[in-house]
Amino acid sequence: MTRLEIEESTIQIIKKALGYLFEEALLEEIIHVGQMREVQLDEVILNVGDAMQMIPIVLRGSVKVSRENDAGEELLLYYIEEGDTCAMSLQCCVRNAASEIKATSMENSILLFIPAEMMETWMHKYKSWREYILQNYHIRFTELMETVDAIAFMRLDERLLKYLVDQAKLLGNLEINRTHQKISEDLHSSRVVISRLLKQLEVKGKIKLLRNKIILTSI
DNA sequence: ACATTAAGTGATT
DNA sequence: AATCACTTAATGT
Repeated sequence: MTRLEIEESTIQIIKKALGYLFEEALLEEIIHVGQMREVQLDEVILNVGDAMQMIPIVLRGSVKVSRENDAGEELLLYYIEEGDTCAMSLQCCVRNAASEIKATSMENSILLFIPAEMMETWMHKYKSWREYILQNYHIRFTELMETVDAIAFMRLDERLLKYLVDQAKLLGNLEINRTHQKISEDLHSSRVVISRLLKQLEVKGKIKLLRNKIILTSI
């Protein structure tokens, strides 16, 4: 591929993911100023405490956002899908503060980084950008509420099943390639407990267990 | 064949 | 529901 062709495909990817969201002039600016980056499965994109200078937009794939304490223990907050952004980090961006969250890719994905200073400018300049940011705020907030509800009101076995179903929907695959250890980390539980609950779900016929893999019988 | 890592299990708190 | 301590099973070298 020549340089020009690569540039061409970059534009295609951006237009495909964001084209229906923004007007032409804004798209031009996005293409001009955005930095595209490919990330591998399970790559940590952003850590707690990292300086936020860029807003990431997911062009392809999906990203998991989690909270992490000093001991390195995690808790899954929500996912970001194609065309979406992590609105929570926008605040950090504007004030140039440190990140409160950790972001990890769920699959091989393509991200677009927008420099923080464009935020303000575009907020004033483009209605579509304002609406996009506001809408993303709302989506993230709603999902966060759902997570809070799950933690507060659901038993761990229900939460686990929800986790598996959510994951299957997100990745469009009934097979989940994840170890019990990793799942327990996402749900902030312990491996032994998750293994036992998964075993119960298998007995009930909801899932099938293999090494490094869980297969949902239905969604 | 051996080491490593994932998953299963009984007992205890 | 968590933790310990141990076993068993799968996989890589």
